[in-house]
This record gives sequence, structure tokens and C-alpha cells, in this order.
Amino acid sequence: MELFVERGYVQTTVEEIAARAGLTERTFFRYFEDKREVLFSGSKGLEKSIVEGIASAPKGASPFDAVAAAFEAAGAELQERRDLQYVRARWALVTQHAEIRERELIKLASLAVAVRAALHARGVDEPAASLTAEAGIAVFKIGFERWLEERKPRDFADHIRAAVVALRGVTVGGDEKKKKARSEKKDKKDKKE
Amino acid sequence: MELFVERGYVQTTVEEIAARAGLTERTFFRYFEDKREVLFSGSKGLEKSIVEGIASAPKGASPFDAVAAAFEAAGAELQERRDLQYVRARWALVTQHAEIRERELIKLASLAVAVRAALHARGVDEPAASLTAEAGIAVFKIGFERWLEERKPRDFADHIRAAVVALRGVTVGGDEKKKKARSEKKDKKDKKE
DNA sequence: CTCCTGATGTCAGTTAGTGACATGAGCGGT
DNA sequence: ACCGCTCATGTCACTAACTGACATCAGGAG
Repeated sequence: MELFVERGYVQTTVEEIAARAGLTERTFFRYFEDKREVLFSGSKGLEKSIVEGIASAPKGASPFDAVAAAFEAAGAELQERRDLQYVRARWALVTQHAEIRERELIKLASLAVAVRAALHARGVDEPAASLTAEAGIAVFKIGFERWLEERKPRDFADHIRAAVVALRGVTVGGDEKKKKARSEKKDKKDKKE
Repeated sequence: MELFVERGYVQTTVEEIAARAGLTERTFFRYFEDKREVLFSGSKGLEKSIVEGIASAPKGASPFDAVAAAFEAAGAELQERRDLQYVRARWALVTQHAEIRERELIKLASLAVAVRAALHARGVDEPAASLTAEAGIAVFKIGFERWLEERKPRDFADHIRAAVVALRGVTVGGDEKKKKARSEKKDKKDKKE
């Protein structure tokens, strides 16, 4: 990350990274599949913590609530463990380089698969499991972005909860009850948070 | 695609692709940003058709309904224009090669951005626009996968509608009304489709 | 002390991707 | 008919990400 900040991602060669770490290029590639992967060392742990969060949600909780709760907890954990400056620097790389954004997206996709499996383990069937997983990821993504957008990011969990509420507002209003449901519901529910 | 099927994606070099097309490697890279991009020539058109679909949805429609309708239409269009065999071969590449899946994901992300913008143009504000876009993409992804899973894929739009219904089922049940809402609603609504 | 194993280094090779410059076909203007 | 311009393509040389094969070397078990 030092090198990426100093000289930019593209300008930094793997050889330089390896040298800075006191290794050879070859050894670097024994630890990381490719150059990008060096930015994703934590993703396995995050996934684990989220899966555990889902597994340990109360029996009565709806699948979606279980996932949302797990994301809240994981967000809080990340908040404690990682330096905000590092998170910001990393996020800048993700937004600026399509190459890295691709990797970020595939990590999220792999997270979605893990979440789906965790839901299957709770007895949720398809296609609800897949859709809950995808919806959960969407909430996480948007919650994360809005959290980082704050000048001095505060509670991650707040943003997750806000995104959950917004998503509920959005999907409400099916084929049958187009007219009624919209105006009243939105006003009342969103205030509470 | 001929070459990819014959010898596999990794084994096929850009030089070979160029030769088969009667070009040099250099010219290939003038038309495609990189090797993967050759598999995504249609994505711009798909995006356009979806954005137009959202713009032309009836005024009264909810944002989510507008997005869902646009995806239905775009799915139908794709169904007509593309050879099923090609779609399957392409999808096999996407699932088998992380490299290509990454690119697929970033195209979907770019689609999400376009959808979000189209919703802004309809007067939808944040975070509803972002969440509707993400939810729409999720529905599209899952609808597409389930459509392709059929031995003889039939109506794409059916799968989109089914995914929409499932997503509505999943996000239902907020903080206030945990107990009631679940069992009755699901049974009645899902039957209709 | 020795053998084995696992981590690291060395080296040579492939391929994706890029920049600089050459060529050549077609086209508009005179 | 000729000129000169432009745009697509080709040629060439170069960088940097990755990979496979083999060498080396340190530390631990016996």
C-alpha cells in the first residue's frame, strides 16, 4: 500500500513490491495469485465472520433479517480492526482502477455464494436463498459506500440498517396493490431509524 | 468463439484469434481493449435497451416495477437476437474462468450505474435509486441463470417475474411486523404467476 | 551427522498489452 | 491525372505479469 500510494498502482511493479517486502518476485507469486490479490488478504476472514453471523442468528429470524444482522456485525468488526486511513486508500484504488474493481466484485460474488450456502444450512430454499444473498450484498455495498462518504465515518451498522429499510421501501408495492401501499408506508417507517 | 470452443480459452492466444479473423494482433487490440472484451460486444446494446425501457415505462409505475419491466423486455430481445447455442457456450466460459466472470460482473456493475441514472431521470432519489438498481440486477442475474438452466429455455420474462415475486417475498417482514406477515402473504401471492 | 522437507532463489520462457513509426488505400480538391 | 490528406492497418520493439524447472539452503527428526 505504501508503494501504491507513493507511485500509483499501475506504476508499481510486482518486482518493486517484492523488493520492499524483502522477497523476490517469484516468492510474491507463491503467496498471491496475482498482483491484485495483495489487496484482498482480509476477504477470507470477512466472509468467515459473516457466515458465522448468519449461522448464529436466532432461530425465529427471517432469512433477510439474519443476513442483515450478520452484515451489521461484520461491519462493526471491520471498523475496529482496520485503520480508517488504510480503508480509504484501498477504496480509492478500487474506484480508480477497473482492474481492481473487477476483483472486488468477484470477491463480493464469492461472498454471495457463501451467504447462500449459509442460508441453505438454515433451511432456506431456492430461489429465496439466492435472492436474499444478493439483496444482502447490495445492502452491504451501499451501506459501505455511504459509510465511507461521511467525512468522519461513524457507525457502519447504522448505514446497513438504513439501506435495509430503503430496500424494503423499494420492493414494496406488487402487482395487486399498486395504488395504496406507497405514500403512507414510506413516510412512517423511515423515520424510526 | 470457434477457437475458444476448439482449444479452450486460455490456450487460445490473441495472435490466433487475430489470424482467424484475418488481422494482426495489433489490430485486434485496436478494436478490443483486451482479450476478454471480445466476449462482450453486445453489452453496450443491452444496456441501451434497458435504459430506454426504464425511460419509457408508464409514469405511474413504481421504480422497481419500471426496472423489472425493462429487464423483461431486454430479456425477450436477447432471446430473439442471439443464438441459444452461442449464449450457452459463452455462459460456459463465464462460469469456468474467473478471469471472464470478473469482466461479466463489471459489466453488470456498469449496467447498475446506467439503471441508477435512468431512475434519477424519473425523479427517484437516493438511496432508493441505487437499491432499486441493485435489486433489479440481482433479479436479472438470477432470472437469467434459471432460464439457462432449463433444458430447452422458454420464456425469459417468466423467470424475471418469478424472481421479482421471490424478492418481494424475501424482503417482506420488517422490524415492526415480524410475526404476522410471513405465512399468509407468501402462499397467496406466489400462486398467481 | 545425515537425510528429508519445505521455503526461497535463479533463470528462461510465454503472452498480454502498448507506443512509435511505416505503409498504403481511398478520397476530395484542383 | 495528380497531389496531399486521413484513416486503417501492419511492423517492430519493449514492458511487465505470470509460469515451470531446477538449484539452494535452513531447520528438524532420527
